[in-house]
Amino acid sequence: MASQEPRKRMRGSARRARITEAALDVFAARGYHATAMEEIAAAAGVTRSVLYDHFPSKRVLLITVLQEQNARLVEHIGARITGTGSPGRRLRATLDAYFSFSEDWPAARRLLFDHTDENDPEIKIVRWGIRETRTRSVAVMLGRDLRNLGLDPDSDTAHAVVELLISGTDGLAQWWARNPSVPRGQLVEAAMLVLWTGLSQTPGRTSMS
Amino acid sequence: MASQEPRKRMRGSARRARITEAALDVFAARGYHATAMEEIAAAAGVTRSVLYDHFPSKRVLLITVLQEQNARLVEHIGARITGTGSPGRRLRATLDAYFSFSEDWPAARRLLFDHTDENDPEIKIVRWGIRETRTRSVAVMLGRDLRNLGLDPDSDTAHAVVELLISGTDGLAQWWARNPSVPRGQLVEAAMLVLWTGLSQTPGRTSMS
DNA sequence: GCGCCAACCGACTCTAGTGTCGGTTCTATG
DNA sequence: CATAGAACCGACACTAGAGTCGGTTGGCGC
Repeated sequence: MASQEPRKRMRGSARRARITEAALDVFAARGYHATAMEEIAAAAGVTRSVLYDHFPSKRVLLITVLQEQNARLVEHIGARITGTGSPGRRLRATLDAYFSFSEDWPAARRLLFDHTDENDPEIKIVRWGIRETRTRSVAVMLGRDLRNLGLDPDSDTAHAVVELLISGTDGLAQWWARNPSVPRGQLVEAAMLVLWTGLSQTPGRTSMS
Repeated sequence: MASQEPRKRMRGSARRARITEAALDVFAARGYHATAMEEIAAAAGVTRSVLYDHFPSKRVLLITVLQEQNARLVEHIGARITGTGSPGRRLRATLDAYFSFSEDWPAARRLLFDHTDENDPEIKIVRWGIRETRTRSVAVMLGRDLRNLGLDPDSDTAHAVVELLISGTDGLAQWWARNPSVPRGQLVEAAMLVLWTGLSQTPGRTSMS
């Protein structure tokens, strides 16, 4: 039970990877302020000062992780969305992709969406940029549908719609994390039901052209 | 410019009220961990140790504020929702009530919905309770509409729908705080458009029976 | 007017946590 | 084999902040 890991010395890049991995977990679990570098270090199998050999500060470490995980999210979604297909199919595929992401990388989802407790201006800028591009992507995806509803995709109303859609979807993912027994497909159906079909419809009238 | 406030001594209850008011602002702005009691004290026009004459700890202070503001939210919404009216009208009224709340008490909205960085078990329980009752209320309100969609209001799918609706709405309120120039009515329309009408509809087919 | 209660304060302790520094050991390379 | 550079560590300085305590003073009841 003793030395299951002989505590070998690692190459810099490998250690860095381990550290960001550990940092992701701890930041996601505790939030920025409540996270102690000590805890990250322990989770990475290393002493606290080693963190400072690889990252200049806690702030920069968080920013690094943030960008890493956002890249992962973008890639994950992008990999399973084809630009083609009917609007309904595209939305469904995107929802499914997002839920699949939050299933595979729950900590990443938490880190990217849940916490807002950092008060650092530099971190704020990074978060702002991430959100901005995310919103834009979704707006582009929905462009045709919004126009179909008589909305200029650049209008405030359209932005509001996009925002509602994104945060609603993530809220659902959050709920899923607390109720993991529900299968993913059912989540997608629920989301489609309200976002696509609308609550006003009666069962027979769902349209998906 | 000197003594605009003669620094009078206040009655206990009045001071308590000032403190929770100040605490609301600071907690909402900075989050739990980043908030220093010093800052709350300053905002309340008093020294830090006075806070401890009125509240045993930072944790209890937050919990107090949380419950106070949740009561305010419930009251605010309840006051402008009549149980009657068509389903669409009820949903619209609720959305309007919530946006009006987040317009009047932006700090309360932030405190109740935005932050999750507290890691304290006691606080978690309080937050959990608040969310639970909130979800239940909305589920009750939507009961008829959910059934109309062929959903058992106690099913997972129904819960998911409610969750999506709540967090989507709050996400919209959050967006509104960053884009305050948009009039409230437009927000309501946007929310109704996606939640009630559904994105699949073409302009002519919006139903509101 | 007088005394008592409670509002208020300043100064203190103690802890947790960030960032620094100098030294040590592993390992890749010539 | 030698050496340089990099990974790693322990110990330190320093700060911020929570909670405590004893004392002081304003104001309300008698």
